[in-house]
Amino acid sequence: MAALKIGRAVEGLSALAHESRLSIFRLLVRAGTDGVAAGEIARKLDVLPNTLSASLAVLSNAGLVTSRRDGRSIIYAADYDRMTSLLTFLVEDCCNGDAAICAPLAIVARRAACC
Amino acid sequence: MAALKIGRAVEGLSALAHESRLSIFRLLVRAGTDGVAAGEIARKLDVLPNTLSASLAVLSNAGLVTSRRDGRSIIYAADYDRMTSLLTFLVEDCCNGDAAICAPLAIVARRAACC
DNA sequence: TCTATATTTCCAGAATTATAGAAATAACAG
DNA sequence: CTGTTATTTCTATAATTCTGGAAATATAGA
Repeated sequence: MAALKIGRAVEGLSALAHESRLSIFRLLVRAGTDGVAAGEIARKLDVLPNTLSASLAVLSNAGLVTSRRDGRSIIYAADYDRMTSLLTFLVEDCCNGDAAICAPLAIVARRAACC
Repeated sequence: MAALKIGRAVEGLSALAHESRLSIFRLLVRAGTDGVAAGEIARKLDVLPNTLSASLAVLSNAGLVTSRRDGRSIIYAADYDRMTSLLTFLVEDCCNGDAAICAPLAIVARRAACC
């Protein structure tokens, strides 16, 4: 898990700071490494194909999703490594040594470790 | 830690999706619950007072920071609870049961639990 | 009250981002 | 080659956000 530069972190946050793109990303996070075809995302979230394509391009440029072609479809998947880097960037060196503050953050990991 | 609605999550991500605001937030995350006076933030990050004020207003409206007056100064502090909610929102129901993917997310908590 | 410090509010021009229609490209099946 | 499905690219308008100067507000001290 590579450390992010601030510009790259901003890019990631910007990509997620949009209701439709955030929904897409969360759908992919839930879907796992197998990913989901663009068309299926469009159907599930009810977005126009060109709009979806633009959204996926933003997420992809930010490094948050990967894609591969499978026949006529293009399969998108969340990049968990990048997601972890982004979250880590936000909490890095958190709270200056006060355990009582940081402890609740463990909940994030516990929730994430759904499995 | 209350669960976030997507609109509120987008608001938080938008607030952080800006280099100067992200630097301010991370400064406050490191500083702990005591917080930092606006003037000191301006000095440390070298931003104009009016620009800083606008940035702090955005972070505050997004619920990511709190403020209190102390004499002539206004002290800002990170809202760790909200930060945790936002991180949780991103990883919720992650990866559909595949432990190998989610495990690295524990790093986030470990890094956060700096103390 | 007068002055200095700390911070915010107001404002307008500049820059960036979002949206959707239409056309283009890619892959497959007959 | 033709037609169909899947997705992207192009393009222009609309909407939002950023920036910094100037003025306003709040607090404290003499």
